[in-house]
Amino acid sequence: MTTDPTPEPNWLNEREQRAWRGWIALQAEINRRLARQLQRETGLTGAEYAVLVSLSEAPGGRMRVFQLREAADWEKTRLTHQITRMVQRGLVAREPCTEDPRGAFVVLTDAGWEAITQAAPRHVAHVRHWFYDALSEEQVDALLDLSRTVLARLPEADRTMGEPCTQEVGGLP
Amino acid sequence: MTTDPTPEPNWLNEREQRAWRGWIALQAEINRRLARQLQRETGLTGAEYAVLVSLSEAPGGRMRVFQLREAADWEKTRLTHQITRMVQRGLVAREPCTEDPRGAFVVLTDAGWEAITQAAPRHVAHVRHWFYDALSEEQVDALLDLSRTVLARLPEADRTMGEPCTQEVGGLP
DNA sequence: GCAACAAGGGTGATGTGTCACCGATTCCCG
DNA sequence: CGGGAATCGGTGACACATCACCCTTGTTGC
Repeated sequence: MTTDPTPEPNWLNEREQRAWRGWIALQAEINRRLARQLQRETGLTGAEYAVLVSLSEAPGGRMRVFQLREAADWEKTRLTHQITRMVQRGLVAREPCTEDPRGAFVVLTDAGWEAITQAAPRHVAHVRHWFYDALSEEQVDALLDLSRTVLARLPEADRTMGEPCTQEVGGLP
Repeated sequence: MTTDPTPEPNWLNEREQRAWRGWIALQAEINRRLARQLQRETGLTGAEYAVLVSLSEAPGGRMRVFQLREAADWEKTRLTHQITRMVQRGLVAREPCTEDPRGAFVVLTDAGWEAITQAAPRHVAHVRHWFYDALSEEQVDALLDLSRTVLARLPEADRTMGEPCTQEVGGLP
């Protein structure tokens, strides 16, 4: 089955296991709470909020679709679908791009501005309340450091993997 | 509009802002990669993997639904739907509970065992590769500390909020 | 005894995210 | 010039998550 000399999985040790599961649990819990609060208090979903934030930071509340895509680091299709739904809800509008016929703009509507200006302070308050109020300055620094470290190393990780990983572990159909 | 003396939002400062967005980006990136890798190499989704892990840690690969619910900290409905899909895919089976007529068991099938034993080592390898290989021991400790701190403080945060928050920020319909 | 309620589990509708794929335009290069 | 590739955006199908709601079985209060 395996041609590799070390078929035994390189499991996480106790501490790594706990840290990993803790992180998973933390994400789930915080994201769930924030999403629910947002939905209940402002009627916005997390995805809508993210798009509105990016748009509201652009001049005129107006961006090309691909700019929005880069700003939020979303996949193309996801953003397209999201915009479609938000157009239906009246939060944003699509506008054709005269310079590039294949391009398109997304613009905040009045309702969109209203929604984001109402939602943002509440959302930030909850982030504080559930997250930052529990953390010391050192912990916040550690978090920032940690996020940057992992994100910065991803490109290198992609290079060192590429093919070898698929070989190393063996083949499923 | 606001009856509160401090209507101006208590924004995050520069450092908090960066830490928060870094954390969001980190989650998105790592989760996306792991989900994609899992899907491509083993055909499993992240949700399926989580359920299979919990079940595989139970004696006989067999749990009551509510136990699974507590183990994974999922909502009832979510788990029900997930089990339904996994039954259709043949990864688990439902079994009636003789002791409690309203209860039900979920059991790993052979295909379920096969899937999780194939998937787990690969998944762990990727967690190492993308996440732990980038981090020092101190950073892992900081992560564990941080997760525990925030999670432990949530109950208290719920108490200190309750009503006041809705009043403090004002009302949207 | 029986009405009210909690616990265990499930259903249908709707919004969300990903994959595979399509269509149009622009760029590049021979 | 002409054709292939990349860019920009979109569609349809399917898996996922949440909400509101339902049924059944115990339990508790009167």
